[in-house]
Amino acid sequence: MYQITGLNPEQEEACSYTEGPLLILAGAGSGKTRVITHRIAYLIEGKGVNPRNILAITFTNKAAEEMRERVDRMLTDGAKEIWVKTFHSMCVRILRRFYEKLGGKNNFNIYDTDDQKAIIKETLKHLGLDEKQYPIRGMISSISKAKEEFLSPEEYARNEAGSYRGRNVADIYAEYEKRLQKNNALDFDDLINKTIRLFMEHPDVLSIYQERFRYIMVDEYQDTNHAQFVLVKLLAAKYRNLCVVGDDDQSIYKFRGANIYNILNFEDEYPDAKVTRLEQNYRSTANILNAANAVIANNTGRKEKTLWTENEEGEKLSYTLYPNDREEARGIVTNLRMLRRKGLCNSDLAVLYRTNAQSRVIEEQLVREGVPYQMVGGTNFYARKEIRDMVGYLKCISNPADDQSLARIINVPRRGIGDSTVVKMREYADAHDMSLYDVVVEAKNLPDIGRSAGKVSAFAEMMQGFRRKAEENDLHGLYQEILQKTGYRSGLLAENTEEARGRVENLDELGNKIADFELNHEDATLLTLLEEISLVADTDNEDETGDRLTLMTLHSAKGLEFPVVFMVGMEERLFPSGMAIDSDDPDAVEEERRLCYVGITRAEKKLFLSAARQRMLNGNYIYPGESRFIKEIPKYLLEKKGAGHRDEYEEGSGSTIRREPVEDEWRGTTFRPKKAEPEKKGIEDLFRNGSVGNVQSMSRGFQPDYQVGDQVRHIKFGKGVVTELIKGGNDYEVAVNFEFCGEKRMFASLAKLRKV
DNA sequence: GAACCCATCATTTTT
DNA sequence: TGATGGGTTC
Repeated sequence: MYQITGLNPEQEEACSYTEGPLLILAGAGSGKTRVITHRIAYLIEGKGVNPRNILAITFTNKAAEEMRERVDRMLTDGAKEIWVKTFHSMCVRILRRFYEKLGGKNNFNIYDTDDQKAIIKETLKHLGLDEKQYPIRGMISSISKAKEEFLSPEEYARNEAGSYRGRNVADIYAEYEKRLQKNNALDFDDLINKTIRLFMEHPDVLSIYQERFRYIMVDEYQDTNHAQFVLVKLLAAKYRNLCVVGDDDQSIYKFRGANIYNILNFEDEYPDAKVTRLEQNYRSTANILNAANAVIANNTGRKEKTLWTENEEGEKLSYTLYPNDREEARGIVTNLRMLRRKGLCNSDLAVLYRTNAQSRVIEEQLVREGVPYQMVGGTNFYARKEIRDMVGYLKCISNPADDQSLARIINVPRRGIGDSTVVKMREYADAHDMSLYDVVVEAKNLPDIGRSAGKVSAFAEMMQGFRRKAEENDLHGLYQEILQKTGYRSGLLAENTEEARGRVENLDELGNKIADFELNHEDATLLTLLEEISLVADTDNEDETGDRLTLMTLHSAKGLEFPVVFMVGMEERLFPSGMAIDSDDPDAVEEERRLCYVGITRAEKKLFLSAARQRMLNGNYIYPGESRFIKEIPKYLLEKKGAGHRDEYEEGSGSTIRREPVEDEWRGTTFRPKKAEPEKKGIEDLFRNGSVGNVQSMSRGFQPDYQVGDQVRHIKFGKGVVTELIKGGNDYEVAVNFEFCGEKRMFASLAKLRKV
């Protein structure tokens, strides 16, 4: 019989209460992950539950991996049968198997935010709407909200019919949906929603999963949105062994749809729910914890919790007001040096800030002072252009209906298939209810694409070859073949610039990742590879190598802990953010406060808080004044430091904007991150290497076959009349008054006007 | 097609 | 300040 050992009574109860709904309110640093893994072990070894009847849902892949690892270590065998998944990967797995029941094809592609952007952009153009009035990001979030509430475009349109804008947004949503469907693609929200629809419309399928997942656990429950709430509810409806773990005080993702009421109202949804509070903190000193408690106590409508600890009181929190942001950054280095003399490593420390923009000043100082650091949450490897291009090929090969991906790569690297050809083919595809790919394959029979037809056919041949290769299920081989046959890699190498070499490195890195994937996954197929690429944000592997200071936003810090934490920029309108302060939603500032609570509770031994009297923000100097959160920390817990606290600086408080820059003692030596500057070719250079003669076709001169007054046709602008023709060095500048687009001026050699 | 110039705009982020 | 996108110029 499995013995639960080494847990406190509340933790033990959370582990052993296995039947029926259970809400575990797990305060920061209360040993939550430990409880979850012990609970799983207890289910299996204590209660004899079959591992395949257990489902553990997390939010991030990182959390899923960590849990999987810990469960593996704890159990002798059978752990593999447990589903430890993110919401999205779970849904993909289900949909790959059953999506056909909803009339879809199971080789659907998954669209990320960049794909969404591209679709919306085209949609706006298609509907003739202005990007300024219907900003893409806003549209994506409106659509996401609609989906979360299960509103179809038709329902959305009905709800919004009252306003002109609403009707337009509804049109955008409808068109967006149409395009996703045509491309056989699902966005992240769809993954959840379609699974729900599948369950609702096919009770037999739901029943399969209900029977399988008799014990369900959801981590970070405060981060779930409404759709995820419904999904969990469906899955748990039969056996009702649902255990959710979370902390309403750490709900910081409202802006991306998290609904704090899922956790706050859990007991209303499940009246027989047992509630366990984990309030003993094992992470932080008493002083740090008390500061956190004091701050969060200012929020209303929370689940009352008071964290306590048996840990020592520890040092007071240090709070320094610096004259400006650069001094604040220098202060970090000074403190870091002091701490290192005491024996701490760089990797024991983390600097947390509210906005990414704050990192720059800090980085500059760290580079200047030679402090090694790592930034968490950098750009996603898969977001790089060259990687997206390659993934575009893979997506097309896997799902030829994906016009979006095909359009992306059809002329990359350039192979003489211009925009107008693509437009024509897309129009033809739309008119004949075909996919772009089908049209490409049939290109030779297409009227009206003229000289491009050969190029398109050659491209089609190549793609068909890739698809045949894909059938061998040799992913790395396929990838190499794409690199080679498209000439993508060799093209970059030929550029012979630093930047291109970087891209080649990335391409090779992708090759390694694919080879790795094949080695480590028994079910390595093109579909599962693409799934991994779409669902696993590979943010510049926080490599553990080297002793480096960590820099990140407060948001990314959630779930982590460090012996020493610096919270910088404790200034009103920066933290809490101005947007939150100005918001008419009173919860906005409360969410910022939760974020502050999250930040404070990351620290184990020592917390440094700091603010700057003057800060460069968006190119202006601002004088923000001290954050309200500082004022919410009891004085006796704070040790104030720094000249900035003296009253003589008082006149600068408030949020005055001044243009006058401060004296910059380092001006001239200011560090600038190296950027691959494009080589500036001056006239001298041109002469020196004698390339003047090759300056393309222009040197040969260009002779238009039309003159002022002639009717001409432009590939994009349509018909027009030539109003002016001016001879320049080797070319003519031509002005045309177009029927639909008004007057345009352009260079004759490039305009490619045809006389009509 | 690419190098430039100008205007505009600025939380937080995972899947 | 800086990144980005659109338009202009060659």
